[in-house]
Amino acid sequence: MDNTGYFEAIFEPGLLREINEFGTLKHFKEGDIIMDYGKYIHMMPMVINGTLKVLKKDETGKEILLYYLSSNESCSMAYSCCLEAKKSEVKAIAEEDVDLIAIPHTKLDEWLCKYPGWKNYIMRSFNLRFLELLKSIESIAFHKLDDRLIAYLKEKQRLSGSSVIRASHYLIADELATSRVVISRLLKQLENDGKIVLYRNEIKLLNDFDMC
Amino acid sequence: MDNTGYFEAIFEPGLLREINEFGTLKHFKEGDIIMDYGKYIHMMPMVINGTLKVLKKDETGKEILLYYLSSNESCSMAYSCCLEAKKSEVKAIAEEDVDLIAIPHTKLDEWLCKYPGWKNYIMRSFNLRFLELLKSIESIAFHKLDDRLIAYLKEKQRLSGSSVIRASHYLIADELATSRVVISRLLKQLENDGKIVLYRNEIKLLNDFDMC
DNA sequence: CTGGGATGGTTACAAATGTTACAATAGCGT
DNA sequence: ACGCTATTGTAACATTTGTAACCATCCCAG
Repeated sequence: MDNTGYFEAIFEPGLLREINEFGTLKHFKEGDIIMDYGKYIHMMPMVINGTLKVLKKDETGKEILLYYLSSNESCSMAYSCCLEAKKSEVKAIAEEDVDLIAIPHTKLDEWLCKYPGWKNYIMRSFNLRFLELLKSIESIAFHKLDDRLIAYLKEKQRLSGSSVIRASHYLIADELATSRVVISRLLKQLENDGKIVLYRNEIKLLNDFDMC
Repeated sequence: MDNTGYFEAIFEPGLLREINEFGTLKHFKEGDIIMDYGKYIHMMPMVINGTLKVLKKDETGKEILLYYLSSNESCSMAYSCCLEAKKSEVKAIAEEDVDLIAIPHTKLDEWLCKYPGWKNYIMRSFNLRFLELLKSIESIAFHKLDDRLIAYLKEKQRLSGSSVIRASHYLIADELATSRVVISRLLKQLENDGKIVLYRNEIKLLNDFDMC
């Protein structure tokens, strides 16, 4: 492990040792499925490097993006699930290449009392996940698609650090739970307004885009 | 306290004693605001009797119903918030008269390690809250208003145990984050289909309604 | 009993989103 | 080069939802 600076700052030495001993370092390539619907959850992921996205689908298979997880974050939904050996309600996919440490469920519980640093980390994670879900609900319930699309592009820009978004209209439509034609239409509108430029599988955000 | 049977079954005697000692029994009348946006949270509610609803609003003040909390449930969003002295992102209103025990934030943390029964209760609560939020997202993202309205009425029926829903069209519109005219329209459609009967401030669900 | 607010019915219309269909083109593997 | 598939553009249309306006009725407070 190399990028554990953040964790070293907030975790006790003993906890770091145990994470090294009992955690499993895993690597996923872009597009890999890290967790799937209906699978049993027996570990909690702590993201070291990269970004993964968490999705939810309805009965018909239509999916919607819930939120992203990136460096130093972890999915506390997995936590509360695997304490009760539940099946997953969500799917997680590597947005970019991802390194994560998988913590076995037996240790989750044990460390909670043993290491205050762990407890704080977990509680902060719960809180962050709730806030993300609330943000997601706010976006879906109160904002029109054009606003949601703009927010989506900004989030992609933030996560990748680049103003060039690599994604097909089809993928975007999926993650916003709408249809491709609708996204193409809105993107074309943004292009006509001089906010973005469209290429095949690429969207370049112009300076004007920030003002959206 | 009278209706503590559920808690007596899952909590340790010592924990029950401490809840008695440090918890504050509070009563709210229907419509009372239990928690409001932007207020600091310094206690976690455990519902003893009655039902409360949890709402979220957008910038313009429009609100949407997130979920209900009823007997024996507690709001773990409050938990994770008050450990970090955060302001509330949500509002809670008594749907019916509510008795709850307010646990001060200092004890939340302490009991977590001291009483496994408490830890399990809290973790199950986290999990339930996540599932409720996911259900909420699924409903908003994937279902049309008519389906959401039907689900809303069924939930009200389940919670009140009665097939007569007391609510104005205006209130329903608010909680589903739409307008009164739209709800009136959909309700009238349901009435024409022989699923419900409309009265002033009342909606009677007929037998056929179950088949929706 | 009465005026005014709350509630609900209804219409007409606007805006947003979904759907279907079809064409054009880029890029990929053989 | 060729054919295939994925991607994007676009038009036409349907459906869903939002908005504004107006009226009728109910009910409570004074």
